[in-house]
Amino acid sequence: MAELIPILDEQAAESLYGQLYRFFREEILSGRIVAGTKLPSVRHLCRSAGVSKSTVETAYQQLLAEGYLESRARSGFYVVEAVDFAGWDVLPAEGEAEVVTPPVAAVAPRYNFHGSVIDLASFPLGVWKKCMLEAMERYQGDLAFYGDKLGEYELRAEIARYLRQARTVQAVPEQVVVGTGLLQAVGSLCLLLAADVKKVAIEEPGYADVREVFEQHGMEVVPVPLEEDGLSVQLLRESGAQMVYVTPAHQYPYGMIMPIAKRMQLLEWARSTGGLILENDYDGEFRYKVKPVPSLQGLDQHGSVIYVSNFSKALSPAIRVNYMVLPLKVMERYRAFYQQYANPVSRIEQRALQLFLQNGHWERHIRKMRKVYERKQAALLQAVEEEFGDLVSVLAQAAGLHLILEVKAERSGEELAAIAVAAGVKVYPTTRNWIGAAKPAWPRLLLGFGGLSPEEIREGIQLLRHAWFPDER
Amino acid sequence: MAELIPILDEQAAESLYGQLYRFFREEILSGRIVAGTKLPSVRHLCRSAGVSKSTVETAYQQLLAEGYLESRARSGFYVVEAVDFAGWDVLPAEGEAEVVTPPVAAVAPRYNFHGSVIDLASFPLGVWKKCMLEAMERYQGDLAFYGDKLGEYELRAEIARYLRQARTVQAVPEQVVVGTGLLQAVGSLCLLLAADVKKVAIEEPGYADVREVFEQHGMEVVPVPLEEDGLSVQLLRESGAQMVYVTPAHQYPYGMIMPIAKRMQLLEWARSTGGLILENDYDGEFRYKVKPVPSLQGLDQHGSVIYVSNFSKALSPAIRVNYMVLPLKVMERYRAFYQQYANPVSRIEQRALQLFLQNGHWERHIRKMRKVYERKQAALLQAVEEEFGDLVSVLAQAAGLHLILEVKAERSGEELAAIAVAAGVKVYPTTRNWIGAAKPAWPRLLLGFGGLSPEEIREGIQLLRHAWFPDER
DNA sequence: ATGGATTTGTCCGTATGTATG
DNA sequence: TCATACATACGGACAAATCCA
Repeated sequence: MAELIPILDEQAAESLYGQLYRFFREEILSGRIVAGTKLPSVRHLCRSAGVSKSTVETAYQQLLAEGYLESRARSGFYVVEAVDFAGWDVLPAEGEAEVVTPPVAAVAPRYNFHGSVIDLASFPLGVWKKCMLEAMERYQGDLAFYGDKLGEYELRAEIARYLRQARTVQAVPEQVVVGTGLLQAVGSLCLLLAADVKKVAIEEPGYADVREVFEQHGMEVVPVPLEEDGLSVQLLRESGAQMVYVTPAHQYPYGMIMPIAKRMQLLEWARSTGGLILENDYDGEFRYKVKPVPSLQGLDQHGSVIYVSNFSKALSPAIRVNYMVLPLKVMERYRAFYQQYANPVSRIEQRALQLFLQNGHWERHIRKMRKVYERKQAALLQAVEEEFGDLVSVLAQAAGLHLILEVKAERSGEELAAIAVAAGVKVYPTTRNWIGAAKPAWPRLLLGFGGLSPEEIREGIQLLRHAWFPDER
Repeated sequence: MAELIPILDEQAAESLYGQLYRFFREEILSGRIVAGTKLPSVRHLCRSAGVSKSTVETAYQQLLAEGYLESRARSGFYVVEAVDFAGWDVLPAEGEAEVVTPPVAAVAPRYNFHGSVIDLASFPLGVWKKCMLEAMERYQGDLAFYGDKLGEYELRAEIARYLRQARTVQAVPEQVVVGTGLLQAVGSLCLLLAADVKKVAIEEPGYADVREVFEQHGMEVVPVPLEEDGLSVQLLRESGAQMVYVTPAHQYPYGMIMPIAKRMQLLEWARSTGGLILENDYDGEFRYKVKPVPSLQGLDQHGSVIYVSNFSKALSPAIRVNYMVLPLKVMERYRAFYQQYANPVSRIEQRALQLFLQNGHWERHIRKMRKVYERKQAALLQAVEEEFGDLVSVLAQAAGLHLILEVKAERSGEELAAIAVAAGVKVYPTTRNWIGAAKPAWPRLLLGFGGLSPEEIREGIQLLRHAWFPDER
């Protein structure tokens, strides 16, 4: 064996054994030391390199652990034979490369009428902090292990209680499943029901994101046109779908509330065909003027309705908690199927939410937010009326955190949105919520008002009017 | 209605009304009391059960509040008609019996050697609280809206930095995806890659939960037997799989480290077949004696390795954060495919974790935990040696939070586990991690030591020895 | 072939400067 | 601030493998 003395730098930041380890690893990987070679003995090397025995030993042990060397007891360390190392580039140097440069934020529009932004000023930060702290204190034992796969029982009990009382949902804690989002929940149902549900009906227009989830899971998606009062049950019948996705509380995007008669027809469809109804209680909490309508699930007598909802609008979209209420037959399958998955929601956050509900903050908060959003909606309605008058008509006023503006202009929704952006206002075309071509005579745009103050709303609408109808007035 | 008199135990720890509540709840959920049944009147029941009126009343009120009963004024309490309770299992579905649903406390084994429990006493609760509070303060603006779909950028940057430095992973923040768990990540990859990956190879024995996820997504799963140093690349080649799932840092469950030669063979397989490698860096942080070994992904030069790991062992399984590092070609597909999904992890918790990493707590914590678990492992090894001597041999010592005990007994792993449970000790057979029949000559059981103190470990092992080998000594 | 000298990996107690809490 | 713990480095003790007279 020729000379093979690594040059070590006592001054270097890297430890001596680290330098030694790296030297030999690179010699081996580059093929300069061929397989089968006996490395210098510990004692020999420590003398020639001028370091202690254990320094060499530590380096050799590491190479041994990683499989570069094998040790023959009291004989020596040998480079493993198993593979030809020649030609492998040396590993990238460890350590720091670049500084963290957060990606350049796109120029945020001054007035963003997004439908999912909430009113931050009303978020009960203090209370939420308290709940989090108490959760960490009271339930610190939870941190050691996975929790209930369906969600912490006490949280599910609180959700069930709330749903029974406020949303007329029939629910016991055992039916409730807690998850991280509506789309995730729909995805999990797709996988669960894939064997039985090949064809799923959705509202046309409807929630495009949900449609994509169905499609990604290989389901055939049938658009069922909306009538005045929700989707056409007649056409649903003809579709041959095994499941239908509906938003009876507040149709997305058009905002109609499904009347009781149509709800009964829908349930009758389910009963007679054995079909499943996936009820998204979208914006159910925020209903203005009109009386609450019982949830579809609450009217159901045959366990055909899967009820889904979330805390994104009423609490925060950043908190990532949704819930499902499953009928018995689906629940049994769900439990068996998702047996191996830990619940995806942080246990502490579940506990915080549980405390938030248990202490009555939730109901208080909902009541408060109803007022807040009612005022914002009023501001938006008034601004729209004042600025646009007959140039637009307004849909989806009964509930929710957005309106639909039907604009009497010879332009597409996309064009109008682009014009708006140029003026610093972001509004949202609804065309992607159609599977077929959008049919309304005039373009319709979605304007969410949750994240803007009444003043911002008024200013935004003024800008919008000047951008869209510069000549009027 | 026939006699229905619960037997109450005045001496029990549980309150009388609690026992009553639980009794009826279980009767209803199990279907032994059918929907619509009138329960015995308060007065009647309090006489027959020998308790006071208010005890019964409290129990009924609780059941009422939770939706099991409805009260008809001046008539009585009835089991609700709406939900068909028949067939609801009171106990959680098969699987983790140690997950306690509060109303029905399962008998927790005194010494639970579960592989995923962490050392709670070492959890940095104070620091974590501080991070959470600061996150809520500093990033309260995040609460108004959804975050980055891949995870908050600064968190991904911190994860990338850590992985580069400590795990020799080649990672920039743009490749990192944050999620709620390893299985969820694998599931999302299945959906994403379904078109290209029909057949996936896994280690035999391997991680059964992961196998089930693959199967649920319709992939054909090919078990590839383990050799001394990890799965057989020869047989992998012959399998025709388009993807392989491996745990090179610490094979689950047997604990071997994949040596460099086999890593290169594996990468060569990927290069020559265009296959993908899914590297789960399982327990990579907890290596005893030598430093952690570099990742497989770090050796890859062709973007064939998907790297996945999580914070469950090293921080807490209750916190639900995992991460993936995707090769660029996969990353592009991922972004396009999951475009509509909000990131499932709570933004505040992401921020807290980000601060935890940024302030160096993470590296500190890892170093600390390595010591803690090293001590526990030593205690377990010593106890096993003292109690069992040659009656067992020990595998998987190099790393991780568990050992494998090969028990020289003419019984199956399941039998041994059952005997252990009867003695108050829970250990885990490994047979379900095999697809084919388990081949080892002797039964092998998994003993996790993360959640037990050295004393508990010793006591548990003593009990185990007496239960398994009562005649020896 | 052999026995003793030497070399070798392995184990272990210790010293020291640095980082940690 | 200070005590402690830790990573790193050092060298002695031991026993097995190897070498060689």
